[in-house]
Amino acid sequence: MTKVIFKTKNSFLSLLRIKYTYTMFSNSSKYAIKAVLFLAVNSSENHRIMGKDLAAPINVPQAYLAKLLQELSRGGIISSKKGPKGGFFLSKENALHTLMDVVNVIDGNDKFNSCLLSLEKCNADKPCPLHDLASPSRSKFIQSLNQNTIDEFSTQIEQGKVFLPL
Amino acid sequence: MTKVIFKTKNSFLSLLRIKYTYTMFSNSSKYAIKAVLFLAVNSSENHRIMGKDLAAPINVPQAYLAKLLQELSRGGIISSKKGPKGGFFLSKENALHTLMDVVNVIDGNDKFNSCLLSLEKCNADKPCPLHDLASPSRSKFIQSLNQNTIDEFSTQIEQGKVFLPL
DNA sequence: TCTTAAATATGACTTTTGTCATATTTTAAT
DNA sequence: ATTAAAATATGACAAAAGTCATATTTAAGA
Repeated sequence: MTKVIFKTKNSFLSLLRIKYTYTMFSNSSKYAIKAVLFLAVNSSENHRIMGKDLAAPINVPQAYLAKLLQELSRGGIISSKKGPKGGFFLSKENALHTLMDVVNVIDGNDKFNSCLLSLEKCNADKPCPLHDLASPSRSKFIQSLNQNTIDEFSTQIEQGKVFLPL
Repeated sequence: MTKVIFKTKNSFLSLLRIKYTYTMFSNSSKYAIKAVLFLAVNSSENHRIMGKDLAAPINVPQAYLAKLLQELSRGGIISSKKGPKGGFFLSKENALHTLMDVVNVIDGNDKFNSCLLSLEKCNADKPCPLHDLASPSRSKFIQSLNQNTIDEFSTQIEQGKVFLPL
């Protein structure tokens, strides 16, 4: 009895990709955030970046990234220009979006809930057993996602306070 | 042109279930945690609870819960007795497990990573743009998952510091 | 010992997420 | 005008997560 270990090319390649970890973002959202941040610091209206040149530096499978870029573009989060010399870039207006806008476009709205067990009745007055372990800081985090603009992040990167290698 | 809205019984029922939210736990893990906590305060070696009596109070689809209980039992997180008067319960030893043990049994090990973008090279010295937004408190949270025992949680519940309605 | 009530094992199926490929459209440059 | 280089649209397919059902095993109690 021989055992089939890799049924397809896909399941083999998947070993090379990033591990699934629980970070409250979907993989798609993580990929999209990385792409947007990279474009924020490296592109502009007249310095566009092609999809295939974006994939490597941010470590995202190129074909998948292409699809995400299209969704982001349709959603108004990034800009693009077709044809030769075309590519993707972030306009000033694009950079005013928040990270929450990014994940909303990619995964849909209202995916964040303050309670870690997704309990409707959980709140500071009647906290669930996990509440105090994380919810206060979690709320604060969700708030930052809603408030900090891409532009603010890219300033932080340019000031060397945080780092890109993605 | 009529539009098919509900193709199957399942997709209809799914509207009644809990909404998918990004909480760094899978739905299965949330269900399992709720079950374990409920058993911790409501069961004992000689007060066993049947699967079907557990589903309602913790708000989990009964057939799905049955499967989770079996995994937890196999994984040594909860105890069970077959046959009439049988059911599930938490022994003293069971209650010494941590919540991390619960999710490890349900979803597998090593699902938690401190970086929100799952970047390997991200750390306090070279933080990614999201790092300071959440990672420090996130690390602390992951640590609690690893340290606090079920027993400690159930004490907190009994002392009225946190609440169960799940 | 028989019956019945419980967990257990197993697996079919659905939905969601992740991945890849290809044909089409747009546009710059010749 | 034609060509070539880019994004865009579309959809097929794979893997993971979630859901449900049913046959089997175990044990209590009559």
